[in-house]
Amino acid sequence: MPRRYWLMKCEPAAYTIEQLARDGTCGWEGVRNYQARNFMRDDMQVGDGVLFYASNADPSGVTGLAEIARAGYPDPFAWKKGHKYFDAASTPDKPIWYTVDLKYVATFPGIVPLEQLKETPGLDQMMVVRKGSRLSVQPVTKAEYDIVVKLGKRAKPAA
DNA sequence: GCCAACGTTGGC
DNA sequence: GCCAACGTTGGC
Repeated sequence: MPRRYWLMKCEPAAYTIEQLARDGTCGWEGVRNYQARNFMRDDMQVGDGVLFYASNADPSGVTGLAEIARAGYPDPFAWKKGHKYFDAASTPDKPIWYTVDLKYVATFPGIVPLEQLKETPGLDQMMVVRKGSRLSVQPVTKAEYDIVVKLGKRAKPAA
């Protein structure tokens, strides 16, 4: 099974690549979208590469790299009454929502802004550059992943 | 904070 | 099963 590649969005207010660097690993709980759920539950494998994307940021863009440390498993937060991720329809017997664990890989020296992704040849098919693309877990091709990694290594630190 | 785009819900 | 209303996402 060849390694796959993903882009995962998170608002900096919730979690950042710097926090992941400190924590080493993290759970990606709280995804409540069926398409994203399906990717996590059905397709993600340990070792898959992840572009860590900061959404609703200034600017938004890819801030670093991670990899899948644990493949899809039921999101335990869906069972925590009172928690904001609680969903009464999801039970341990019949879980609805799934999550994965990420492992820290690298922090780019600077962000790769969405604007740069949009103007980079070879990335025009990426979901994230499409208008109105709200999906928080997206597949990317190896070619796209490699290009973004190259951009990331050359990214300039914020002034 | 605005608002366009999108997903989900619920009445019928 | 349609579709209007509503809620959320996320760039700007």
